[in-house]
Amino acid sequence: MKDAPYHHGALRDALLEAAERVLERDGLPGLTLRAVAREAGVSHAAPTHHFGDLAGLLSELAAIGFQQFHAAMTQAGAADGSPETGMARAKAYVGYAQAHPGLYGLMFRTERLDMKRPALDQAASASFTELVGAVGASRHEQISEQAMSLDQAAAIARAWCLIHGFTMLLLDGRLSNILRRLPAGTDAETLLDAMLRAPVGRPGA
Amino acid sequence: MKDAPYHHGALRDALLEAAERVLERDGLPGLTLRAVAREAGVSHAAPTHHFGDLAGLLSELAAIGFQQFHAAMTQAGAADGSPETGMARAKAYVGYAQAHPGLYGLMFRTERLDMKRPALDQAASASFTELVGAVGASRHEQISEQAMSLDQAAAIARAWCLIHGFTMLLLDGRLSNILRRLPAGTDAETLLDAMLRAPVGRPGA
DNA sequence: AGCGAAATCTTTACAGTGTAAAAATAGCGA
DNA sequence: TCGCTATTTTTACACTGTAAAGATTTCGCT
Repeated sequence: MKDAPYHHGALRDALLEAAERVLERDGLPGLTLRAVAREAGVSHAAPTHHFGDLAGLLSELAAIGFQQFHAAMTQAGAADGSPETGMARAKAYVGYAQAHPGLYGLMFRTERLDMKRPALDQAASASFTELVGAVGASRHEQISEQAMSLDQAAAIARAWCLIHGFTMLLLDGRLSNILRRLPAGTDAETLLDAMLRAPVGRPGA
Repeated sequence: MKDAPYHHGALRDALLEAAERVLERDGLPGLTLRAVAREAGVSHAAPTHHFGDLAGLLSELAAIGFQQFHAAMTQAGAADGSPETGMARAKAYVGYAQAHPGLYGLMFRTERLDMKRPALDQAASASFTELVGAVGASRHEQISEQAMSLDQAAAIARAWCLIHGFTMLLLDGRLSNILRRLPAGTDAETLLDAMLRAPVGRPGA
């Protein structure tokens, strides 16, 4: 049982786990390179060797976020195109973001990430592919990612923008304006359910 | 003609204008207290007296953003409830965010703002009230902000989440995945148009 | 008009950050 | 065992936000 070896052995993974802990505990503003190093019990410059710079560490962490998110999404039900599954997946989407608000926020904070990092690029693409598949299934057709029609793209954008917008506004506390004025005890999931149930045309038509 | 008086005279406004310039030029990461002071030509501690701290300055700037946004929205057409006006206003929404990406991002970066600041609270509330009015008009009814039905809340959330989600994903560069695979020359506005045209039910149904 | 008080701005200082470079340590193949 | 490389620490620097003290101007009151 080593108590403080010079060579950690698995510092890379340890740093990522430490980063996730710091993010959950102190939020995005507290997620600094030095804080992560402290949490992992190493010197503040140790992460540099494994991740290059801060954007590198954050990007690898965001990649893990996308993988977790992807797993939560597939676990919520295969994309069979049924309305019930669609609703369940939408709730799983928001549910993941509520369970990991810092991580979800990080995944879409482009200016702090390096999207060219293979791990992040791959993980994000995988999630996107899954979204495309789910929307395709609901339309009973297969959507090619290479060349899609404007109609298909619009359907994908509608689904994604609705859920992502809801998630962001919810995490940013901007939906409390609405929730507060609803019958007492109405929670976000109820609002989400109502929002997705009825069809919508032009902005508020 | 004074060339460098000790008392600036109108430093508060000058700092806000400097902050807007810095934000447009260097983006959100470059918008620091000291950078704003440099841009305005004063010492780095001068802003403290007028805004208290960084969150104070950013909040006042975000308030200006909401006012500009509000003005752009009303200028795009009165909320008469017609589909054409609704579409025009949606495009004005995204158009404003594209013209002022840093400012729009700041307006929704809750962790860097102090929402209790009167100016910000008022400006944000005014924009929200306008949204409620627009959605109400499209439904040919008046929505009370005090107590709204779940149906009304869902309609508001649908419109807002769709547009805000689209805007955020667009500014974060996440829609390029879709735009790139569309017929050559398809721009964001075309996708927005298509997205808002057709009705949508459950996520991708 | 003049004088004290308040407002405004600068200077100085401190803890924290990311990053780069050099030094120290450990593991590993020959 | 020796040398090489990977890993980690130490040191240093420029930058940040904030607090406190000093300097300067303006304002209010008599």
